[in-house]
Amino acid sequence: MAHMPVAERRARLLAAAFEVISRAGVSGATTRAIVDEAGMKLASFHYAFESREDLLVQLVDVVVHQQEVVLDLPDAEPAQGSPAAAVARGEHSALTALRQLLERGLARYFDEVRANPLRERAMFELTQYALRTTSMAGVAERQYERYRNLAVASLQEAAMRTGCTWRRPLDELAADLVALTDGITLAWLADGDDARAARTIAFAARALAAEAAPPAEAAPPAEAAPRAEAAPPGEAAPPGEAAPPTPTPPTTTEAP
Amino acid sequence: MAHMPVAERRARLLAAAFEVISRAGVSGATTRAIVDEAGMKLASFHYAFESREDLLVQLVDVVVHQQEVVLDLPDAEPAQGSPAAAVARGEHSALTALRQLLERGLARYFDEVRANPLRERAMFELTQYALRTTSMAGVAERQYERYRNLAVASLQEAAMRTGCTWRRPLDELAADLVALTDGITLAWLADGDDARAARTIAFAARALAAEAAPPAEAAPPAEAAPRAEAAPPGEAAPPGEAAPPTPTPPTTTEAP
DNA sequence: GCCCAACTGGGACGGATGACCCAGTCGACG
DNA sequence: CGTCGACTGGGTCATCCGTCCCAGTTGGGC
Repeated sequence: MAHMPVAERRARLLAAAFEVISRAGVSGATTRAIVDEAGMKLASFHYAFESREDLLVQLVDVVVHQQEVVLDLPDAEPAQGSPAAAVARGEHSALTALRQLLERGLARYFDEVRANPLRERAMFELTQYALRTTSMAGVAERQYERYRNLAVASLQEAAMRTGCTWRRPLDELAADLVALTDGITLAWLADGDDARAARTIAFAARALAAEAAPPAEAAPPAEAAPRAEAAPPGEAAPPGEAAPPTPTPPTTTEAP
Repeated sequence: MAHMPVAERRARLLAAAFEVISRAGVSGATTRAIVDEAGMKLASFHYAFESREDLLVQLVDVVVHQQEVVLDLPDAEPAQGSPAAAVARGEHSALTALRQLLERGLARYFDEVRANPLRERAMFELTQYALRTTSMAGVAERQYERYRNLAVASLQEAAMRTGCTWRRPLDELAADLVALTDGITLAWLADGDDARAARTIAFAARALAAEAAPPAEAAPPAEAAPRAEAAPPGEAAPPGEAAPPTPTPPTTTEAP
């Protein structure tokens, strides 16, 4: 193996380690397997890292910060195809637009999961490893905090694009969204049922959209919407409260 | 170690293995650690099981069938305290009662998780181990099928108790419920935030209850259920949406 | 009570693993 | 163009792993 600065060697080893973990799990990611994957010699490992656990700690850090999205909203479409445009034309309510946008975003996130299931599995496994390793205390917590932060940004943008406002604090909704994506991902990893995942995604989009309020009348799609912040839905705010999605559907009661 | 029939030895080793896995993970559950936990000698292990993997396979089977609930509904209260009774008195809509019942059930499930987090972690880890082990193909799939079956039973009972009906096939809702509990559990294992979990549980209960329909009228007491009944058409009706949570909106599910 | 099969105990083995060491080699800088 | 320090390669070590073996021991059916 040619010479190379330590930094790059470290980066290559981290990438190789993630690759091995994807394939064989954390327990299969031995020092030898990692250097083999990276095409290096064993001694290079302990030149770049103090120990195997040292690498694992840094790997979790890197990998968590590589996670880009929890909800992958499509690019804003300023043209007539956008949900906002449809709302403007009165074809949908803003809440419907929000729900559709969320569903699109979840579906796009899920497409990434489906395209690379090994990666997701490795992420879960690293989280559990972090939970069990005392020297990594707090890593899993920060990991989920980051997920929530990503979710906050996406939810905020989705609301802005459709002119809706969230009726609960954003970080609470972010936790709900993260729980949903985690659950959907986990179930799909176990059973591989695409159709079921799609249905759960639709459910998740409905559930989240139900936590939003439509634009307050004539207000242009800007800020300054009356947040129901003071009173988070304590007892009397099931979906039937403000006006959200409770209009009685066409009574097509489906038999179990 | 005294004599004992093989069956009991196997059972004790399985219990010890789960204990060790809870504490040290699957990779920490070495044959020596397991027999040590069980207070046996190493040779007894291979007398009772063909190999370590043999034990692991059987352990997943046992443990999955020990899982009793995904949603732990409180015992039915025939007296005046029950949600159904409140509905009968017209204090709540049946949907509110359903939501409360679901939230109670989720909270009770979560109490068990909180009381024994190591158990849950071990379950997740076993699932992932099964996913990666070719000789355990299908095990994870059956595991989630069982979870869904448990969820179906609970959802059915919750609807029956409150007189509501589910507007989507039960097994779809079961998948949604399982995803939610998984997500809630996973997040709590990572951050240990009880309050956040409680809020997400409330959200989950709302989301699920939104998939139900109240009893088809015939309710003797005054109406309290849906507010937007047969909406007078032609009017502004800002929140009026075509059919918000209609079962399987066919045009909104496609992927990019 | 006897006897045989079911069971136990202790040890052993080949292989893998994390960690390490030191003699060499390469390349950037002067 | 030489040199010195950063980097590499191969070998080594103690430990732990799953598995196996075989000599003993136990207990229940006759």
